Amino acid sequence: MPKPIVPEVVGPVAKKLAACKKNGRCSWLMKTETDVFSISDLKEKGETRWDGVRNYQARNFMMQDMQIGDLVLIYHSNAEPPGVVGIGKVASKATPDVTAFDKKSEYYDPKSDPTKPRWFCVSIAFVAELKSIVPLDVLRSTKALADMLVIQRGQRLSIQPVSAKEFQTICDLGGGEK
DNA sequence: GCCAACGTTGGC
DNA sequence: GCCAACGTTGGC
Repeated sequence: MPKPIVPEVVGPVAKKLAACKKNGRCSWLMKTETDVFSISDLKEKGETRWDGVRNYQARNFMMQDMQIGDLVLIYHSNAEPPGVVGIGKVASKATPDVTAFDKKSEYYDPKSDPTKPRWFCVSIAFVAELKSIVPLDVLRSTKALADMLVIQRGQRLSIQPVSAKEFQTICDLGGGEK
């Protein structure tokens, strides 16, 4: 038997991406730790480069799949409670993550050569805070969100594709924009 | 602070 | 190319 041709879409994350891209573009969920960079920080700054991502799957989303204008759920991880707190949008295409070249940065990566950068990041602009946080346990208990990656056990990916429907459901659960 | 789950590294 | 060891994420 000849080996079957390996399908393009493999694994739960790739499947999710394909499902979310059905209508051309995705929405996204991006995790951030409150004590490192919170929704308040994003609101204050207006826009920020989403640097420090050191995972290929997450990087590839930024490099290959994000389009300017895509909406982003901002998720506080390592928070009490963890959950979605606001909305952002993709404000630039991916460019090299210069923190990887900076020896003083906690994101320094000697393997990223400035002439051939390994890590890239997009800019994210603030859109709104939600009236109330949509905590992880609510995400888990909401039927319409059963296919979200973030509620899956052991899922640590810091950037995840989200469908337009899921995005809307979460905005509604959060009471809309503050 | 614990620890399950995962991604990465490096020896072979 | 396998896989054990290690480091990290992130909920609890």
